[in-house]
Amino acid sequence: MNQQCKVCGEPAAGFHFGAFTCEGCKSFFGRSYNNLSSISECKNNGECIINKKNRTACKACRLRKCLLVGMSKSGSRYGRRSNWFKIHCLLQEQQQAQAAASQNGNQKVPALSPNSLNLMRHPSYSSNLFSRPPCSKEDLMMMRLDEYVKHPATASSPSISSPDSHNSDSSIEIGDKRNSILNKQNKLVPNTQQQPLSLNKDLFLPLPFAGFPLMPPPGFLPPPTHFLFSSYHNAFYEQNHHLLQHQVQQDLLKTSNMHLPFSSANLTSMKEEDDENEKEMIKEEHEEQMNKRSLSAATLLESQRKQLTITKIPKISDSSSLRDGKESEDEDIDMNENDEVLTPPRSPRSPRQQPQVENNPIDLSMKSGSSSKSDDINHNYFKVNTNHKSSSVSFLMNGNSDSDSNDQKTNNINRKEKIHCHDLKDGNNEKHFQINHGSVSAEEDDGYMNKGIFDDRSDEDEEYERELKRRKLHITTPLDLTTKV
Amino acid sequence: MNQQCKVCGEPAAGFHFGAFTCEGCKSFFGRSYNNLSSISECKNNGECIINKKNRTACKACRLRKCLLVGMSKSGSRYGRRSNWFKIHCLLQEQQQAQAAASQNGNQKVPALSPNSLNLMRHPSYSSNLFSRPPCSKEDLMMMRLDEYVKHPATASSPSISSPDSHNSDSSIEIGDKRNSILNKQNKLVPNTQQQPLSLNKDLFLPLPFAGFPLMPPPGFLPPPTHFLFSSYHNAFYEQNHHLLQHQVQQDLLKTSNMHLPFSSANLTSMKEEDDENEKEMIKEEHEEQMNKRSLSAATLLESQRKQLTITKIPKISDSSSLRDGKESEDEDIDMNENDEVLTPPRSPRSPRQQPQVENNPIDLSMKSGSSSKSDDINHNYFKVNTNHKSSSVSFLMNGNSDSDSNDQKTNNINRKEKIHCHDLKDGNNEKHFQINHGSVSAEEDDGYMNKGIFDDRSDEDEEYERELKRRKLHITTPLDLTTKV
DNA sequence: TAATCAGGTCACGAGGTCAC
DNA sequence: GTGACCTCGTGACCTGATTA
Ligand SMILES: [Zn+2]
Ligand SMILES: [Zn+2]
Ligand SMILES: [Zn+2]
Ligand SMILES: [Zn+2]
Repeated sequence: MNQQCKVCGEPAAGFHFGAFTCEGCKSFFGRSYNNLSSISECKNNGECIINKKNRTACKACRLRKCLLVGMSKSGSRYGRRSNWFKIHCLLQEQQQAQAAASQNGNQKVPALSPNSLNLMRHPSYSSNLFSRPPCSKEDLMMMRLDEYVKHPATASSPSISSPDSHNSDSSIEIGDKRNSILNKQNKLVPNTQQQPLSLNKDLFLPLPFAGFPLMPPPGFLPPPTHFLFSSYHNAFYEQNHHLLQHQVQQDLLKTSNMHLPFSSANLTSMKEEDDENEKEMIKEEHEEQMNKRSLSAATLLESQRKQLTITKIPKISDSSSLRDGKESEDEDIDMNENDEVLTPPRSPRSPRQQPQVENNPIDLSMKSGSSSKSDDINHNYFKVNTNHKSSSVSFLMNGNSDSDSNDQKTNNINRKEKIHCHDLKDGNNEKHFQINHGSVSAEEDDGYMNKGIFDDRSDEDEEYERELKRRKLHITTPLDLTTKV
Repeated sequence: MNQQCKVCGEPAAGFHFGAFTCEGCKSFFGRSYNNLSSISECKNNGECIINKKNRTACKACRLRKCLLVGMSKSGSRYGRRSNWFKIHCLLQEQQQAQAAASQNGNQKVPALSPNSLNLMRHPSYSSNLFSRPPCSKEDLMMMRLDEYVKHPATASSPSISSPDSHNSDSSIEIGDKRNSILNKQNKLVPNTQQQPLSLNKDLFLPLPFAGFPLMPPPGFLPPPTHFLFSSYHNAFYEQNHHLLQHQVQQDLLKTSNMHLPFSSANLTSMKEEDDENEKEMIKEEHEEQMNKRSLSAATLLESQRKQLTITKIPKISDSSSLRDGKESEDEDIDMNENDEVLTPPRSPRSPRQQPQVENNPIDLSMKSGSSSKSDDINHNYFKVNTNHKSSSVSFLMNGNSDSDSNDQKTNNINRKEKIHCHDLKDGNNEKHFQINHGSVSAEEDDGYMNKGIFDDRSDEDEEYERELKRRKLHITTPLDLTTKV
């Protein structure tokens, strides 16, 4: 994995306290979280843009950035990461690379097939990001974030990190004021609100998990087997929330297997739709956060624990239903129904044509199976470390590479095998990932559900928020990265 | 470490603001950086040569020298230095010592074997020096430096300090233009472009990290185990980028052990090839930086964790192949294949003929293993602090000693062990460094990437440059030492 | 067994101090 | 103003705990 620190942009040492961070930011957060008194107020009106070079200049802004990207003491996770998580990261990297490549105006960015993105959108993410009630530290942060959102300049919020992200991500954390500034200063930061999604949209997702508020870190992703891949991708999060949730829910109900429909065609269409609603989403995000609940997450979790998987994703014809009814969204998720029960509340984008989920599992153990149909055929290669019957993906966190090639990443894997993950095009004859062991899925399910993400907020968390406020560390952290993956 | 102050030549107290400096120059820079008004204009046309005796005579020239050697408030680095950095320093010292010894016309200078240098060249370094866009303070400085170059009188500028001071290194930092100038003025500075590498090349590396622009500080190196050593060397950075990366990648793929091929013969050949492309490289370095990734680092990390080590470094016969194909290199890495899979994206040089990786690891934990073949056999001793399974190198910055004996240095290390790092000469029977734990490699990978070195220029930096200009402190600082190692 | 991370350790260096 | 010395925040590295 070539993840970068979400706080300062330096190569990440791992996933710490809920976000990919470098050793420095990890230690800083660990030290500072419980010692706010040591953090002096920002001398720059709290608008410092954190990067690797200046990260030590303003502790207040550094800590704010940490919180903004979702770091939390309560979100830590131990132990080896699941293959899904790793795969997700790989895919994410691919996506980013391709997005960067496609920035030139090329529509072919299929590293992550559009279909998969559409189908895979993870409900828990969107719900966590937007549905959590504003009662804890994160909520407070969120509220502040909303303020930023209200300003057009906000477009460059962290969630929309620039492709170069090394530089831009640091800037992302700031509110609209800062964002506007950043935009001016940093050309790399795309203006989310004003640019059409399409390829440009990809630019928003260059950094894995960058732009947190909008795109939670992979660690929180759910992982119903097949889902994991696509769900972890930024594209999914940002644009396919509704789809993902909807899909996932239905799948869970059916307890059927899912495919990764990697067709770029669908993706493209989805993006366009998203573009239309881009601004609207931004406006609504705050409200969404307030209202979103983890009900869907809990439901998903349960189904996952039952070894489920993802089945088809029904098409959602009524966009209005998805976006409307903020109030109802919080509680109205009905897991029992296949339909739009899982639709994320207030999702700005309405899913339109849902690809049909198929029963072609993705075989991580190198098995090839039939795939689903897709418009485009793009082959994505993943290297998977296969040990005996179980396949594992080696997850290396070596900050060095900004590598564009996925291949390089795969090299890190032991006993790697090449897996073909391509857009679903050839119907049933294509290769695909397939997960054969249930143990992983079981584990993943827990992560997937992440229901506890926000439910577990402790009094300490809330108190911590208050303390942060007292210390003028107005941080808006949308996500609670506490969840394990 | 027997580093000397890059500004005045006095024994260095440490790495301050991006350069090895004494306490005095550190404090001076710290005081002066934010108080330019206190610095009066040079009365000697800005041509003062700074040394430990006259460093207080002209503040303007002292500050210029500071900037010239890469000092920057934004380039400061915190925290402990990585083992790789330390090792690099040790190797560098050896190399210098040997180079000095070999100056007598003896081809045997194997402190740092030529091969290792060729193979290890670090991409990030060169790219940093030359590829950075002229938009920041450093850029301005660079431009000014050029002006100096055009004037013969300028030769005596600090950057081109006299032979007695270790100043020569400071001069190195500049781009090709500057280098050419330096070459003319300073006999110690070899002309990379025009001279064959061979022994002369060694002269370029006399001071550790000296001549930054050309040879970035070790801190910035990546550190896949095996690589680390060689990669930190100046020679490597300057001329073996392509080789290093390519080599490393392959090694990782094979998960085989690596050697440090310290053969001067190979180095020589490599240098010649490099010379041909020197200018081109410089031009391309910028692009390289942008594209280089840690894929190889990740791979290395993994291999390291598996106890890997350095194998041999194959010779590269085709220089053209190494430098050509920038574009293709970026994306065409195939991890599945042992060949050029690991080639760093956009690496200016395309690896073509991959040397065969060998199983002679370098044992940092004092293990001795077989080494690769090399022409010369020189034993370099490093003391490594070994805790349990992990090994650490103690990095002592005691400006006092010019001690020639490595033993003194090693004494400072806790639980230190002596490691033999000698030129790869005896084939498989030589001693070598070997890294057994993966933790280190992971950390190092981050340092390796360090792509952000120049990316983070802040507005303040640029403003500072302007102020410097206003005050006629025409300093050209090519490197941004902010990066960590 | 291997991978991964929270925490702890302590090498380092930016800043500050103060005798010169 | 200088620079030896000190303080303490930083972050590279290690270790044990946790999960795959
Ligand atoms: Zn960081
Ligand atoms: Zn600040
Ligand atoms: Zn000095
Ligand atoms: Zn002067």
